[in-house]
This record gives sequence, C-alpha cells and structure tokens, in this order.
Amino acid sequence: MAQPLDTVFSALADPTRRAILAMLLEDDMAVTDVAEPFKMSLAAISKHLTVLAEAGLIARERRGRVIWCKLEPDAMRAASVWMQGFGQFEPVDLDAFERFLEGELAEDRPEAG
Amino acid sequence: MAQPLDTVFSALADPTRRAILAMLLEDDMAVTDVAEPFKMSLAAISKHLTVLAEAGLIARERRGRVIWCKLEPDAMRAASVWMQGFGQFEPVDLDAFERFLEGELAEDRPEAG
DNA sequence: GTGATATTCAACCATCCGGTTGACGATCTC
DNA sequence: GAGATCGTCAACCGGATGGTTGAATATCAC
Repeated sequence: MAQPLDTVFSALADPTRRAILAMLLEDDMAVTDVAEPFKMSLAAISKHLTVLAEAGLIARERRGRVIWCKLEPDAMRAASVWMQGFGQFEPVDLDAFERFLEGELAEDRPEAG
Repeated sequence: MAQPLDTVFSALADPTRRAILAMLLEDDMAVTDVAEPFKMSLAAISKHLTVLAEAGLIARERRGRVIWCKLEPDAMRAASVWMQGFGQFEPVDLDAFERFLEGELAEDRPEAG
C-alpha cells in the first residue's frame, strides 16, 4: 500500500472517515469536537484522523493543547481525475451533493437521525 | 460495509483492481485474459473481479465456458460526485489521465515495465 | 506543583483482506 | 464418453484494519 491512490481510496472507503471529511468541509475542528458525534472512543477517531492525514486528505496542527484538523481537498484531485477518466460525468450538482452528505451523516451519526 | 460508497471506494483502493478497470476501459475481456498480465493466480484475479462486480464497477456475462467482463463506469458516478463536492477541480486533462494510467499499469504489471 | 483537559501510545482482540493451493463444475472438442 | 479448458469454490495463512482499554504525554489553569 504505497501508491497515493491506494491510500486515498482506502481512506475514503470508511464511512466514519467520510463523515469526518464532510464535517471538516464546514469548518476546521479540534480532535475532541470531531469525535463528539460518534459512538466510538476518542482513540478510534484519533486513528481515523491519522489515516486521513497519511492520505493527505487532512492536515493536523497543534495549537496549545488542542490539535486542529483541516481539510486538504487537493489530495482528492488525482483520485478524482482517475475516476473521471472512466466516464464523462455531468457537472456536479451541488444540491444533490448536499442531500447526499446529509444522508451519509444521518447514517453514520445516530444522534442526527 | 453496506453503503455503496464503501464498496466502490474500497474496490478502487487496490492497485490490481484499478489496473483491471484500466484494461477493461479498452475492451471487454475474458477472465483468463484479464489474469494473464498479472503475476498472481487466476483464483486471486477471480476474487478481484468479484469485488469489482459487487461494487457494480464491472459486469460479468457467461458466454459458453468463457465469462466476459465489461466496465460499468456508471457505478463511479456517485463516488465521483462525492469527491467533487470537496473541491472545484479543473476539467479533466485526458492526456494527463492516459499518462497516469500508463504509470499505474507499469507499476502493477511488471511485464509492461 | 496539582489537577484537569486534550491527544496519542501501546497492547490486545476479532474480523477482514489478499494471496495460495487443490478440488470441483461447466463447457467445448474430439 | 474422454480429455482439455474456463472459472469458481473451499480451506488455509499471514498481515492489515477497526475497535477497545488503560497508561502516558503535553498543555493549560490555579
């Protein structure tokens, strides 16, 4: 598992991690706040964040005792390009994307559903 | 692992499977022919094809004793839309994509490199 | 310095994943 | 029907993955 596409796609394959990315789309967050909506332990979320960081999908920056996580959407570009090579997909419908995100969040964060 | 994005992204996370998809981009192929360029056993390739089929990324059709595999690029659309929601990526550069594919194939199919 | 907060580390566990091999079922050829 | 070919199935193996808990580290507040 060395090639960049491997790590990016495999990071995206987990619904918890996709939910985290969706949360970070709205704003940078501290690790504790990222973990709050999920049922699993903080340590588990910390591991997920490590996976996302190693894929380049997020950056973590320590400020005081808080570690801030922010999205690095550029890491998705190569993967996106790869996929688009397989079909000329229509331009993105952002409304559909938002509905989609809500669905993902609802499935993955029981408090919201 | 039930949500469609899970299966699609995790199918795409393996370089062998991405190489297979790239091969199928050129033409439909029999399982044996798909397996030919790889170093691993036919059974392993058969498993990879099952993963791709369960993700909806390919379809398999038996004709005589040969099973033909063909790309189903529509299965990538939801994943592509999801990713594009994270950044307004530039329109796809197909030349770059082809170079990319060649790189992937070279890395994954030693005979070609 | 003490104590609370934020995050990771380490060890552990169950399950999944990607590969192997050998046997099997199906189909074609003769 | 006999034998070869196509592909999958089943059992197995080692290593990765996703979760847990408890201890450790680092920082803040007092």
